Amino acid sequence: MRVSELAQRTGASPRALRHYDANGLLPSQRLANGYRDFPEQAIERVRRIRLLLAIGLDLEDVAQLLPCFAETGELTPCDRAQERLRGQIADIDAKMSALRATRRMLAGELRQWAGPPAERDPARSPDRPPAEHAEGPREERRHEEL
Amino acid sequence: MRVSELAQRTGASPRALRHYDANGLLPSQRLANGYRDFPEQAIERVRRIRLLLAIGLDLEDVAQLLPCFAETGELTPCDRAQERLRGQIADIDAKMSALRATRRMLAGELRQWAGPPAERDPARSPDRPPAEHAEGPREERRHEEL
DNA sequence: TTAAACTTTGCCACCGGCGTCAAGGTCAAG
DNA sequence: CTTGACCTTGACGCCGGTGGCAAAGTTTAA
Repeated sequence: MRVSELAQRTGASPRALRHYDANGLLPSQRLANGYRDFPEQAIERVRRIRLLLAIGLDLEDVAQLLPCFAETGELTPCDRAQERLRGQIADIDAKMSALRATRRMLAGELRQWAGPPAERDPARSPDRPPAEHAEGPREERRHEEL
Repeated sequence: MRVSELAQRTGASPRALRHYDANGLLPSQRLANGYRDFPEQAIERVRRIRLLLAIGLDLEDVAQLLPCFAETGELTPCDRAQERLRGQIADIDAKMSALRATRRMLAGELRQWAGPPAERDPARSPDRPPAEHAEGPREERRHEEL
């Protein structure tokens, strides 16, 4: 299939896909006319790429990680990849706990400062976990289903 | 105290501190000669700033959030701040679950590909969670939704 | 006095993923 | 043929925190 199809089937922009390709993350053939020709495989692959990116890895990291996901019998760089992944996991865990701490502090402060019970949506109290707010006159930037 | 002292007492670079100051995050007096003069308070404040930044907020968000942390009786912009914070929390939660998924996949693949037991440190197997070196974040099983 | 160590402000560089032209090739439909 | 959708490569822009450099003033040590 060609870029735009892959694009709409994955949710990534054609630009992004070419970018992945350019960085060797996305194997593609070329048709006689020079157009990229992606295999069905690519869909799965793009999903993986985006997942890894969403985690906070950069393209280079992703490139290292991908061969660990089978389908080719690569046996090489998974070593370093694991370490990177492990590092990312640790980072995120750290962020999480920092976040929790912050949320606690904030919630505590807000309770003091609270004063009059706002006429706000009562389902959203500062000391209750996320519950996924779906609002926004803001930008359309929604994160995918991951 | 002056920048460089605050810098080495907080771990931030003088450059960064001036940046925070320039953006109104870090209140400072000026000495007769024009040098910045930070109060002891600043140390705590910088810690907070960096914590928020580490979470993934930007300076503007941090600026909104800081007055919610007491010490001044500010009563204003915590509203939007809360929303931002909530959004960040959601993002991080998403990353976390993505991370967990990835770890699972990676671990699974590696089991297949494993072959000969590498002569690596046997304490670190790819399918066991981080285990955290020092005072690491808890392995909390709480919000698994999303 | 003079050099060294600090300070100030201001501006430019960088990173990285991708948006966004721009200039041009390909191809099916009218 | 022409139009228009789709493709190609290449280049520039952006964001935002920070590094780095420059020019200039201050303070301190020798």
